[in-house]
Amino acid sequence: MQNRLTIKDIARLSGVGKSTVSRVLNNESGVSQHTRERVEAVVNQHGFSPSRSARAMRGQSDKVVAIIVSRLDSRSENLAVQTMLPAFYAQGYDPIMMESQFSTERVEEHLQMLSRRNVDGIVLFGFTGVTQELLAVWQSSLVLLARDANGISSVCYDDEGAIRILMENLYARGHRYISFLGVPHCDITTGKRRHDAYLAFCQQHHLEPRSVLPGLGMKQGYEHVAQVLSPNTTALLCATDSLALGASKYLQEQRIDNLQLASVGNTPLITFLHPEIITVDPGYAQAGRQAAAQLIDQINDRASPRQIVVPARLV
Amino acid sequence: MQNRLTIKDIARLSGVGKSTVSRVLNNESGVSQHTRERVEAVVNQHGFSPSRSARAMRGQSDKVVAIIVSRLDSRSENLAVQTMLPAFYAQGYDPIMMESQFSTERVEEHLQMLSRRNVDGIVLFGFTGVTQELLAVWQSSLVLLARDANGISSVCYDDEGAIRILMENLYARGHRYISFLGVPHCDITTGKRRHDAYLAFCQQHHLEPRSVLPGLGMKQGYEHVAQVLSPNTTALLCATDSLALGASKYLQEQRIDNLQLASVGNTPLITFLHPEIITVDPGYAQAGRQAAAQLIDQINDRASPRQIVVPARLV
DNA sequence: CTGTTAGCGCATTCAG
DNA sequence: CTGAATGCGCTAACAG
Repeated sequence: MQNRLTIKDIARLSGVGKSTVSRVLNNESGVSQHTRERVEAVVNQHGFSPSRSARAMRGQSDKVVAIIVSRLDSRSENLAVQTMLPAFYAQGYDPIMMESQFSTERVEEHLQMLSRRNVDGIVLFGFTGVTQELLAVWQSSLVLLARDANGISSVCYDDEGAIRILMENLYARGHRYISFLGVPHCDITTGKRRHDAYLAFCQQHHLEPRSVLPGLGMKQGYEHVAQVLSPNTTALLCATDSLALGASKYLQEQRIDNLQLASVGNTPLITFLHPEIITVDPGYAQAGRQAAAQLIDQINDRASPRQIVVPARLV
Repeated sequence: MQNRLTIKDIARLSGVGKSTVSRVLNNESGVSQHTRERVEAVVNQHGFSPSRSARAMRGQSDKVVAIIVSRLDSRSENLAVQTMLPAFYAQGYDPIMMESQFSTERVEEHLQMLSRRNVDGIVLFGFTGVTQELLAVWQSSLVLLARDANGISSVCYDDEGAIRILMENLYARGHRYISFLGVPHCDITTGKRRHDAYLAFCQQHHLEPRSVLPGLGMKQGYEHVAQVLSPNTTALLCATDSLALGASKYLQEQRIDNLQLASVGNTPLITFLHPEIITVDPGYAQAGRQAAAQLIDQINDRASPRQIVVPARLV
């Protein structure tokens, strides 16, 4: 990259002082309409844009945020990141990506590196093991996704709501023997909350609950569905799309095709493979948007940490 | 973020001049062992790290690269990015992410933004429509993935090799009626090259080719497999995992289970759903590593643009 | 070998 | 309303 123009050049070219150019660039008041227009003309004409680094050094903020996903190939996180990126770019923030791979040590390493790098903020996709003391330092410049923690911002999915919607739907369709395939309770959100919501609905409607909580992989779904199937089971509710995928493989192999599937996830894959499945969209896209917005607000001191829950929606 | 230490503080704390600290930080020669150690001690003790922005301003390089994926939820690209990230971080580069969504206009926008931001380099996942004139300006600081273009660096997959390996394998297993499900030729690599390799093998072994090239989505696979199935077909070769996924859905619905499936992709999903499938790993992981390495070498003028092909491997 | 000096491009006083 | 001067943290060129 060759010699870029500087604010000084623009000043010379438009016959004003450097500071005037600076004022125009930052939309500051105190510049006559006439001068402003002339400077803007020169700026546009040369496609000038001020040096990030110089600005950062002066300011404090390098306008860089980090997004720490658990895994790059997580469908749900992809959907959230997809809406997050444009939101950050629109505000002039460069998002750098990191992968935690569900390891708290990795998160710690990344956080440390980010603190050195002086990033403005962080969006962290939470998982079991990510505790608030780990994040305490970042409190004011971090948004946790899919998990909540005391004192720090978070954007969570409405686990109870998602399950309730699905159960109501299944119930309305006449199903009375609905089994549940879920995730262990050590996973608070996807595990405990969704399972509890299932149990609550069953109790409220005098249904006999029947559930197993093997984990969140396809494989677990495949290997453990059998345990919740009884002769009178008519519907199967899965806590995640991955579980549903695994379960569906088993069902197909066993030629069981009279079971109504339902799951929370709404990822494109499951919808393609099973158009007849009933799914709830936890609101990944909205969560991404909100997380970005909240983080930016916090960075600019326009908001304090707060817990956000995005609504689930039947599709 | 509170007041961070500066190089000046470290200088004062260790009783030397600023430039000496700078020399130590940059591992420059011309510093006595004794002084170096003392400075390093102070640096470590305070966990000091120099300001990126200040460095960038002085040096030109902000040590930032961009990764432009086509879609965040592309399995293959995920696998490549997964190895790329650590490679960049290891060399002190911050990778910022962008999504092209297969739109050349988006690529153009992003490229323009990146030129303003003065990034050091770019990894771009290519697709049909990405031409060399678009990239010409970046020539020396761009690595194209999965596609090649004149004069610019690229890391490609061995499309011919991948197909040949699979065909040889199928042939060796006794299959003589092998159908092909592929992608239109307007997609040079995944489309034309793979199809041509299939045709070449057929001709060479006097097999009757039978193929259809609907596209690269699951849906296309699902809707068009039927066209290549004849009573004597014993094997089906798919140009991508997505196609295989779509095809397999159709096969399952039609209760056709005497067909040997093969595909190039090796994504975890297909292997889970169809353990019996024969797949070739195009080398996504290695491609990511290589792309990062090549880009870094180019940035540091340790390499000129070159075309790399990663080998395919039967799994 | 080491300290001093002078900018890099910008935002921010401070005078006009 | 506007321009000149100052310094952010760092590296490079220059003296000791």
